[in-house]
Amino acid sequence: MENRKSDCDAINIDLINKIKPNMPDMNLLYELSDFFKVMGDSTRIQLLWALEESEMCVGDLAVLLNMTKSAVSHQLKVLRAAKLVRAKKVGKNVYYALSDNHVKTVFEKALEHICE
Amino acid sequence: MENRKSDCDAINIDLINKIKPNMPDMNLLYELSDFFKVMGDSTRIQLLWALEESEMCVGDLAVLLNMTKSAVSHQLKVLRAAKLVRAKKVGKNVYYALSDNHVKTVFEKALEHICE
DNA sequence: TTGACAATTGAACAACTATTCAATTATACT
DNA sequence: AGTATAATTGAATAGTTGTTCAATTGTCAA
Repeated sequence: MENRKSDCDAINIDLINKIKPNMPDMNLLYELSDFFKVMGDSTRIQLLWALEESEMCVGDLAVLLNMTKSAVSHQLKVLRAAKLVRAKKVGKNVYYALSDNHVKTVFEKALEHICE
Repeated sequence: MENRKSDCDAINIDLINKIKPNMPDMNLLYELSDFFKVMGDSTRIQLLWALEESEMCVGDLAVLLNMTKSAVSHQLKVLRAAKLVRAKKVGKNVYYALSDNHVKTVFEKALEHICE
């Protein structure tokens, strides 16, 4: 049997047994929470919002958000790892853009909750 | 003038000046990132997913997710502060439920990004 | 009132994260 | 080749966060 951590007995064991098989795979849960973890930082939200307006290079993003290039680059790396943005090198510059339009729709739904 | 942190000059100053006024208020950005921060934890995702199935009391959630009541209660407090769940006391038990259906739609949009 | 149970709380600890700083890579231009 | 600029990287640090543990509150039933 799996290692039991819960420190109490169930009140409604039938309900639990009914719901248990409907719980998603742990891997999916981790993917979901990792996705939200990436979105859960105001700097990265700013970057995504800015890139919704236009693709931009690292230096311009740094000026726009009043941050160092290094800090911006670190966060863009996180966004890239999450496949939220993609990079395109042009000469000395690297232009970043949103990789799909899912970010926008997630923003909209989140704002619906916040602005109710 | 505001304190300047960026360590470089703009490549495309016109673009920046065009985008700058379109950037949202910082307070909204913080609300947005705080919302995602709350969603960015696998335990809380599990709790929300479970409560989408049915309202439940703390002990049953603890059994279902194989956690201590204390850990569950701590996380429910976070979800309650974010107005994502609401609590109802019935005798010795406290029943938690989703406070609106925005969570579900946010999940769906996030899954669209993950499962592409 | 006493005992048992459900839930909450606060403190402590370990794990994680965002920014800074310094150094490095890569490209363009003379 | 040599210099300047754009971007990335790694290490260090300060701040944040999730779980555990122990103690406490609130409710029911005898």
